[in-house]
Amino acid sequence: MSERDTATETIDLETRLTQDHHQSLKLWLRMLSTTVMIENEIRNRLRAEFDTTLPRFDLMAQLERHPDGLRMGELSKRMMVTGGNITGITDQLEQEGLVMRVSDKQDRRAYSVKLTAAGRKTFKTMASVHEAWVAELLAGLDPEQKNQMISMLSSVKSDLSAGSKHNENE
Amino acid sequence: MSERDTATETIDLETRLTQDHHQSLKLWLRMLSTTVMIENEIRNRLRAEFDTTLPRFDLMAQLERHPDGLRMGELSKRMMVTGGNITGITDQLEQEGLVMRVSDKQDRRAYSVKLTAAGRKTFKTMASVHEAWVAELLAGLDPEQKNQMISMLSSVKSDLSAGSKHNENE
DNA sequence: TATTGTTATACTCTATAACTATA
DNA sequence: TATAGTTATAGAGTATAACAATA
Repeated sequence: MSERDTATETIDLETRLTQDHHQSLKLWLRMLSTTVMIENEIRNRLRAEFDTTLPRFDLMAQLERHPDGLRMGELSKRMMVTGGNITGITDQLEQEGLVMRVSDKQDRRAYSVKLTAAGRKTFKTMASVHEAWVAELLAGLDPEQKNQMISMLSSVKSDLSAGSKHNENE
Repeated sequence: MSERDTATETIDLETRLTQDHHQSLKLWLRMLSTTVMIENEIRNRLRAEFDTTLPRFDLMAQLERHPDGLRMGELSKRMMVTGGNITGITDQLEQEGLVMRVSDKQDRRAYSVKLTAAGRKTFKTMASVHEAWVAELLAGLDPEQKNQMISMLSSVKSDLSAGSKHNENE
């Protein structure tokens, strides 16, 4: 153990807590501002290039990953928004012929939402351009750094999900 | 150079680009969902504990860092929103006695917005609780990882600012 | 003329709660 | 009764553009 480590362990708990708090705050502010900047950029480009919005794009992306369709409730969970919003976005996309509601044969209250052929085609175009934008905006990191960030963000996320269970006790 | 490196260099450019695109997309989706989850949590807690909102908290945080006050235009830049919004938030906070508009002696069109004594006191309470929340939500990372993320996010951000200059050519 | 801040307005995204129709 | 989805509504949070006062 080096002298420096010994010195580090000498500082009292309160000081270490304060330092950790400051560091966490700094990280959070940087996460937030970076994400907002990228999000705004992508939002503007989606509007300008494809006349669409982030939630609409997101819903189609969910469906593309699930060719058998997703029920409204599943979309709601995955997109982290309440049901009414899913109805609204689905209505728009259905009107434009990009998605369709297919009634569930087992449960007549439920639908599966699927991409139409036109929706798949439209989404494919948008997705490849979108992916290139994201790669461009994250070009400041090399592949190794990206892997590191992906895994670090995972531990933050899993912590958050664990935390929400904790709230049930309140 | 190891065999593995040689193999890596053997794959063609297109494949490597595709891999990078996928990885970037994965990272971006994780950044976005993690940030949204934390943001929602903080938003809810600010509402529940202090009956305030994120933009209001953010404006006060900006002022706390600048005791001499900030002009409306500076707040607008720092908070990445347009001027009209700053007017609205400032109006609310001024009405509650938390901030004040001080007219600029050099330029009679302009104000400096400052925290009042009450605003400083209120903010101090909120900020320390807020900081503890953030530390709690980011507890999944150790200090070394936090430092890494902070520096990686810096390179992303500086890249983004450079990119916006590029847009002037369009 | 250009700039600082304000006003008025509208749009996107969201949550909530009451509702319908099934289960 | 409970659940799947819809409807209606309200409220953040935002941008845009026309405006007044001043530079």
